[in-house]
Parts: sequence; C-alpha cells; structure tokens
Amino acid sequence: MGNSFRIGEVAERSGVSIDTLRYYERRNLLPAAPRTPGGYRIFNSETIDRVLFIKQAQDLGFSLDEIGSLLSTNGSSECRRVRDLLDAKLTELDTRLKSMHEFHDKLTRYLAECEEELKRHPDSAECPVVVEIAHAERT
Amino acid sequence: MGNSFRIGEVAERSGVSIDTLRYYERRNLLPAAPRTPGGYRIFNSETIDRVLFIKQAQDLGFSLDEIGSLLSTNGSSECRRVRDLLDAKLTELDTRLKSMHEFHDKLTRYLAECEEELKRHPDSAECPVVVEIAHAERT
DNA sequence: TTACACCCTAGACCTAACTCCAGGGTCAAG
DNA sequence: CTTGACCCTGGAGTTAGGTCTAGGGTGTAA
Repeated sequence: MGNSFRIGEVAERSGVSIDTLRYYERRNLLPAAPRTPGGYRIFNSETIDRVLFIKQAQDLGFSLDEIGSLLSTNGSSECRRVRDLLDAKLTELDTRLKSMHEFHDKLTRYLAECEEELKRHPDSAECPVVVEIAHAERT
Repeated sequence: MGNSFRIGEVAERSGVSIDTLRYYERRNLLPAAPRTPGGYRIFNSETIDRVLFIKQAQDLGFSLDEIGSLLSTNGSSECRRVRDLLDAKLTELDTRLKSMHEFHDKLTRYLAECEEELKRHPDSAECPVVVEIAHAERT
C-alpha cells in the first residue's frame, strides 16, 4: 500500500506520461516491474526517484543511452567501469558548464547594450543587439 | 575573394555539413545568400560566425526556433522585444546552470564513493554507486 | 572542350524520444 | 454482476534536426 503504485500514480508523481514509463521499461532504464495476477504493473517509490534521476540527467544533456549505461545494474557491473564512466561524464559536464558560463556572459553583455540603447533612444527601432548577433562577433 | 566563400568552404570552416547550411537557410536562421549567375550561393565570413553562434546556443539547449527568434532581423525587430527575449533566456540559463552544478556535485559524490570502495576492496564487484543510483536517493 | 570537383533542387529518409491508437482485459464500488 | 476508471500489448505516428538521393547544372584548369 504505502509503497505500492500503479502506473498512473507513478506517472503523476514523477511528471512523465504512462507511455513514457512503459517506454523506459522497454529500454531497460527501469527494471521490469512485477505484475498483479491480471497483468498490471506494480511499482514502488524507488521507481519514482529513479525516473526523477533520469529526467534530471536528461535535462542536462545526457541521452537515454548514456543514462542507461550509468544505471545498468546488470550482474556483471563492476566498480571500475562505473568509476570510469562517472569520470568521463564529469569531464563532459565541466566543459558544458564552462561554455554555459561564457554564453551567459555573452547574453548579459547583449542585454546591457540593449538597456543602454533603450535609455538613450527610447523609441529606437534599431537594436544594437540584433545587429551584433546577426554579425555574430566572436566571444 | 578574401571574404567570399562557396557553401563547401563555409561548411568546412564552421564545422557543419553543406546540407545543414541549406537547411538553416530554409529555416531562416541564415539570410538567403546571394547567388552567382549560375546559381551558386555566395557567403561571407559573417555567415561563418553566425553559424558558430547558432551551434553554441544549440549546444546549450536552445532549440532552433528559440535561436531563430533571437536572430530575427526582420524589419519590425524592435529593441524592447529583443531585450525581453534576452532577459527570459538569461533566467532560463541561470536555472540550468544551477541544476547543472547540483548534478555535478552529485556525480562527484558518487565518484568519491567509488574510489573509496576500490581502495578498500580492490576486487569488489559490488559498486556502491550502482546500488545508490539504482535506488536514486534524492539530492 | 573536356575533365572533375563542386553546386543546385525537391523530396524521401533517418534517429531519438516519445505519443497515440485499436482492440481488449482488470478491478473496486455499489 | 455490472459499470466506469484504469491497465494491457503491438505497432503506427510524430517532432526536431538533420542527412541522403536522384537527376542535373557550373566553373576552371589543363
């Protein structure tokens, strides 16, 4: 009861659709759920956490295949392989974070110019940002 | 000459395929290039910068539609609209950066546990990380 | 004036990650 | 023991962002 859910509840609580849950099971991102005699899947709350983890990783640019390799609990999973995977992911993440910061700074500069122009010529239709992005100066 | 390129050169210099360049033109992410009498497109170096900008933004999770609205130089582009768009993008970017950092920390913790375990039991097949991710603790 | 790399268009095809559908079964409440 | 909400499977369809193909023209160096 307290820790037993049908697919619709899991979907609602984890913010994905029922179809997506079944799709994840097919892709082995979720273990095959046990069934009721009638064939209904029975999930527990760990499934919900797991789905949230998948969504978070995905949101940060990891593909389902990559997430799958991080999650693969299959018998032969040994520590060293997981360590190496994590190491690689962290390096990737660092790179992404760095260019994210750069892009953030670039947009901030654009925004400042925009405000500047609006202050100086409130009715201007010629946005310096448009011109600049169109000509895409190198950062 | 110095600032005039055929599509193949632009592709090579900006790291995308020829098809992608034509596709971007169709999607109006690039202005319709002028043509030679025979119909060949003629690009200048600003196109290359622009493609690099698109790729950068895309890499950070912006869709081509979003990038398009940022780049739209169409007649009626007025400063205020661009300012608002930029503002929204920056907020988004901040959110993404924040959860990226959190995810980074989470992976770092996993990695530390992994190393720990390897140091303690060099031949261990039971990775604590696998267990933990499988059970997806909430961060 | 031909050889050969390069370019053109329209439109079909591809991959990832879903999303929908038909046709049918399950189950708790009344 | 029926009703209505919910679940099942297999397979087709969708969207974003390209990528490929057929059939044909261009440009320039030898």
